[in-house]
Amino acid sequence: MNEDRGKGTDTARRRNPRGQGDRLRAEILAAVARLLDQKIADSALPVSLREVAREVGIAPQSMYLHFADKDQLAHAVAEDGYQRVVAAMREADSRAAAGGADTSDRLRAQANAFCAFAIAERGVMRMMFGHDASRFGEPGQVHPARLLWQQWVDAIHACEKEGLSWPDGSEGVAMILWSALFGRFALWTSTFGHHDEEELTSFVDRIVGAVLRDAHR
Amino acid sequence: MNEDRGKGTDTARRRNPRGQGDRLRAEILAAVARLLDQKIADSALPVSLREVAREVGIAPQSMYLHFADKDQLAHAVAEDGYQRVVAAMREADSRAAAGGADTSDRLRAQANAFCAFAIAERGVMRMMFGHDASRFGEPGQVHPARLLWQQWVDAIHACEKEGLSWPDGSEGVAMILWSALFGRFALWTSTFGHHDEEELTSFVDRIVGAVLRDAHR
DNA sequence: TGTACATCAGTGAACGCGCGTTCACTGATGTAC
DNA sequence: TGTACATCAGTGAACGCGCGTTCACTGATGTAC
Repeated sequence: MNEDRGKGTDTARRRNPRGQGDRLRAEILAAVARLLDQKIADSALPVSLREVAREVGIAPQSMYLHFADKDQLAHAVAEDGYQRVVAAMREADSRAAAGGADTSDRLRAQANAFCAFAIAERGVMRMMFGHDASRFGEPGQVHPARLLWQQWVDAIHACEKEGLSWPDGSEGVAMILWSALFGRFALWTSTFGHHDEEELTSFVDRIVGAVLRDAHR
Repeated sequence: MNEDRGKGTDTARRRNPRGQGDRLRAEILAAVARLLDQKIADSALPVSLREVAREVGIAPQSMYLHFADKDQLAHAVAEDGYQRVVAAMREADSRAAAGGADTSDRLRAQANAFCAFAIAERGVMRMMFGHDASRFGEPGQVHPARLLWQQWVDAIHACEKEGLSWPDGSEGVAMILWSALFGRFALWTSTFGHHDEEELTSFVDRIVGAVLRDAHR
């Protein structure tokens, strides 16, 4: 008996009639889709602890000196990523401010910093947004992704203080900006494999331009 | 001897001095980041063949009747997804056109169809954009992601034929639209776990509105 | 200044498991004569 | 109309492997006296 069989939704699978063998192909694709829907909340760290240990040059057990299990490692990678991207954006903002930039240039500077981080840290970036962030919501502490969200909203608020205003409201436009930047990054890493950095950075200029055009004084 | 050790970049790792044990934690996080950068082009089907077989109710080996290996299964899932989302957008477009809608309403209908597909097929959607699409470029056949891209560009072109025009050009605005929609979907599935569908669909209205506002006659 | 001891960073060896894949096989069904 | 045969959908049994994790241990280093 093959113990792997028969746990699916069908209780007594009937073999397909002759010439209809291709039906199984469609059934398989549908099953994958169902499973992928369930898997969305998973840890999803696509490297093994042992690979990481090999890369660092330590024994696999030494991972447990710092992370209780694989899940916590994934969590830590994502959390670290959020903190670093927010720090990069803040630094870009401060530097632009120190150079006498106005708020829209400071917004642009932060968007560019986000983009630069995304290019430099593609892998971590994917983890950050591929990871089930709902588990970040431990009582008392701030969800790291919220920090990033707040950073965008603050940047828009700063523009509003200088007299700009948007039809969709500040949170609406912050979400458009964030979504477009992250979406472009995701499409850039996956869909078109040539990884031309110029393409990403020029997109940043266009989207920030479009967002600013959408504001009125 | 532990065979898992010592394959990393460091050739002779020295144990950290006393009280500096936390350094290893940072080293581990950096190693994960490096590995994730390399892993980006991977098959990345986060379910096993055996899981799929169980779900379908067949023996694991029966997978090989339809897919040469796990990679080809992942490829087929993504390809099937691209074809279905494009079909859904085309159908929405035709239906809107049959109802007498103008091109901007037809654009909106297609954006909504994309969004509805993304909600209904979250898992496949992730596969589609998480999958290394560069391998789709087999000689002679059209890359499925290109079909989707063409669909967006065509929708914008149709608007231009009715007199609209955009500062960023038709491809520029198509990319903004596609990126924003996909980015919002990705953020929706991962970052904020409550999965409120209303939030996604209202975003579609806002982004299409913003894009149309950006056009002039 | 010397030494016994506690601490701490990290390893050795092993576990049970699910995985992807291979090869030989089965048995129902349509087809040729 | 009956039967031998080829085809085809799918299984049985097994393989070697890397994985996550556990437990007992080591040996260098800082500290108390």
